Amino acid sequence: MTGLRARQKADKNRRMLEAATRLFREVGYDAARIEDIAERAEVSVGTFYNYYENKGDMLVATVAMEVEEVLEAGEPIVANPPADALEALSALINQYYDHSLVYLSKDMWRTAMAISIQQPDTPFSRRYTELDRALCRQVSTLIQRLQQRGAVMMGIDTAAVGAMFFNNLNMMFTEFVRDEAMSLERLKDDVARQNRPLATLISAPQQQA
Amino acid sequence: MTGLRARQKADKNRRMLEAATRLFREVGYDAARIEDIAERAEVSVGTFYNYYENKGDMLVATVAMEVEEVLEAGEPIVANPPADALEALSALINQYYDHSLVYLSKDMWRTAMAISIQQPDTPFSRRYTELDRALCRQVSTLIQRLQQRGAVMMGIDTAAVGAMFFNNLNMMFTEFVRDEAMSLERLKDDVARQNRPLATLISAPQQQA
DNA sequence: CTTGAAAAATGAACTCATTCAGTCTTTTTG
DNA sequence: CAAAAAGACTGAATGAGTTCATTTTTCAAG
Repeated sequence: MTGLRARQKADKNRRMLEAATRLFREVGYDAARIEDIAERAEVSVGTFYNYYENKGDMLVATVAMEVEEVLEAGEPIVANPPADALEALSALINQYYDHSLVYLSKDMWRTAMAISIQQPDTPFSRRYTELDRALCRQVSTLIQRLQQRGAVMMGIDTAAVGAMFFNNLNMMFTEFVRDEAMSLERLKDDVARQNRPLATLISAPQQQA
Repeated sequence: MTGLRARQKADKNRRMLEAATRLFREVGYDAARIEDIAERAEVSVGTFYNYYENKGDMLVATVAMEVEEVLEAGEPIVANPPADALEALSALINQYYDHSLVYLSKDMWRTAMAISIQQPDTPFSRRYTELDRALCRQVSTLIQRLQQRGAVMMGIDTAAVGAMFFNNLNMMFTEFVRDEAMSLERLKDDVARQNRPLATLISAPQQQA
């Protein structure tokens, strides 16, 4: 009972997403023209705009797919984290960072971030924001899990601490994509260093074996 | 001995900056057309582009002026902070936040942030980044000052902790300007809550009077 | 199987930001 | 002071994103 119309619509959307993702990666965001995307997807320019509010929306849509993967990849770590708080955090965060450049270039990230700030009210920007929230919750959940396991002191506000770790890692990632020359290793090291004080302070005094 | 040319140049620049700032505030960034800015400043469109690389540069220039003021306003607080760490931090941060909307609208902030992310290599974006660094240093300096005064434990990495507080306040400010409905009070409260754990943990055990 | 209405698709036209080849002004040189 | 060189200014032309009136396709009712 999926009408012809619905099927065609889904197919066109898929074609456009694929065409855009490829073009963005091949020639960069700016150089990818709507006309080209439309042509590759075998639709008209107007149709593109029936599906996406503007060019940026399309990019944010591709980024959202990526973030969803990152989120999923983090779950096993949260479910079964290393015993040490700083190690657990680093494992999760480095996982995020390693995943981030698999499908997207720094250029694409920059543009997507810029759009999500400048036009926060388009549907895809909302989705992006929602995914950020989910990542933040994932970090908080990790802290909570560590607390339950006795690796983090009781009485710590896990949501507050999680938000702080997340905002830090997010801001540092922004700095990373802003600087074309900065390496992933440098990013990880810097963040680990920044995390150490808080991670250490919230750690429960370890019991001797 | 300021040649005629140099004087005219400075005057034109001043006129353009003023025209742009006004227009941005009156009609918003997007609706302010280069043609209109040029007209108000009594220059041609081409001249505008002799002074600024693009429209965004002009906005970032106005924002930079604002941030410089914020930085200056923070100095007295760093020089003579409240005794309690969380209070001192809140004083500085709330000062930042209160100042932020005096000259600039949320819309202008959004656009400026977006530009500084997307085109990090224009001269004005560099200036913006530099100012962010200066703010981060100011927060670190505050922590250091508190440490010298015995309000913060010795052995704490003040640069790391300062960076973490700063990245958090900056990210939260981003969230704030993204959400047209969010109030300054809400922002301050949220950030204060997030800061509490770390601020408390780094505080030196207070001596009884 | 018609037919009318609703949904989608279309692409030419429009809006701006940005460019650049030509012109004008200021400064320097002789 | 004249003339040439350097520095600024100009605005019409360019090009890419976006809009929208029109056309085409799909769907459901009779």
